[in-house]
Amino acid sequence: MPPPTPSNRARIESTAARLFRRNGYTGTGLKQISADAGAPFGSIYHHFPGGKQQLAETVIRSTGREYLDLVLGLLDGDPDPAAAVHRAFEAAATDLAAADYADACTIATVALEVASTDEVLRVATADVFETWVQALAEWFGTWCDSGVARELAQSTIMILEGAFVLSRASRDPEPLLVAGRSMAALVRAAVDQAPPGRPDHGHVRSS
Amino acid sequence: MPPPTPSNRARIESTAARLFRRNGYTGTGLKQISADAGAPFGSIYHHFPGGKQQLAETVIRSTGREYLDLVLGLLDGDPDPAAAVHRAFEAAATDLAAADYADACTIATVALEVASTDEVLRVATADVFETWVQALAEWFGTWCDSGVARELAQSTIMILEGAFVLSRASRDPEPLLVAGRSMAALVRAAVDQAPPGRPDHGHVRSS
DNA sequence: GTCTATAGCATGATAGAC
DNA sequence: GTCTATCATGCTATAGAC
Repeated sequence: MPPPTPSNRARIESTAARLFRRNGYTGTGLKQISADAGAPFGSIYHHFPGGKQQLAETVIRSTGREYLDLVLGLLDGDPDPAAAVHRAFEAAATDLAAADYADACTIATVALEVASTDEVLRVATADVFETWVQALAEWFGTWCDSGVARELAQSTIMILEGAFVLSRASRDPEPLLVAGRSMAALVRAAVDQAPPGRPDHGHVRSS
Repeated sequence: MPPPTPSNRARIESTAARLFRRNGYTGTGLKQISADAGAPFGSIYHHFPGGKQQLAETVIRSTGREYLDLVLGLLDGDPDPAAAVHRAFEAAATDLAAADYADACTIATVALEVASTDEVLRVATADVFETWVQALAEWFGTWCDSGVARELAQSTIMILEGAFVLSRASRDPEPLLVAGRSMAALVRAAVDQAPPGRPDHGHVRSS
């Protein structure tokens, strides 16, 4: 049972996540994190002896789990996968606009910054994306072949991340809504080709 | 006719573009740019009195034009738009792997970093994306209705940018190849529904 | 253990020598 | 006009007071 007042460490993590998401990894200073979190500077190095890198890795992995739960919660319980995906993108558009286009995806922002400069953090972002792909592929697997499901999962994440980039840049929810329509169309086409449920493995051919 | 040896200014711009692309905007220092370009530090402020921001804006807009020409060159001359899109994604996958997953898209990397912190650069990235969307929409317009064409253009750019994120993070060309297959499927479906050429405006219904 | 003060270094920007 | 030396400020990280 977590204490009613968030711990110092928890505040540092959530503050770091928010600042990384908005200003990037290199664009966020540890001083700013401790100030915004209302925690002394030394607390960061007490809880994260590995410094900025260890804090960022922790944030990437925990944020990855939180986002996954959030998305699966949005998708779950809908009998129509295309409609569920469409709804999820609409929710993302509403949330991003409500956050004044500041809070999109921590992982993607950091991923592009560190892919060529920090191997530890690059691997952390790759692990998070792979977790998302596997979870989403399992979800899509209810309606289609596992190979098709994995590609749908990858495409969903890719077009979502790309839509975040365009929506944040233009301060307009339209790209996210367009992405939702396109992705729903892709899902519907894939599900229509590969009938559900039947434990019929092997190649599927529409003849 | 440009001189055989690139000018100081040109080298600064191309070096900045490369470093922004690999290390991000905040992750790149002006000192590093001048050193890598083999130009004196003062040259940056001589050619770009507005400092780092003006240099970045110049790089964003010129890089935007270069990428557009590159993509249109890849797409042009193919009678089948889905096949052309598929080929373009394959080329992107090959190029990214050849560049050791360092050189993807300057615009997207900078866009996520500055969207909430630098209004001038945010607008520059938004302008570039809108230019791309319009040019691609015109290209798709050869085969389908202009509204459908614009959404295809947006989706192409979004899934490409998202694929860059996943491919760079995982150091694997697969996401780009998956994105190419998904996008080709979307294009084929859209083109099949809305027959080409005929100047028949208004709603299209497949009956 | 919690926190403050500071070291050592890099940054963006500028002033002024040549 | 071209370039160098330097400024003030920010960073990450650490040492050590309490």
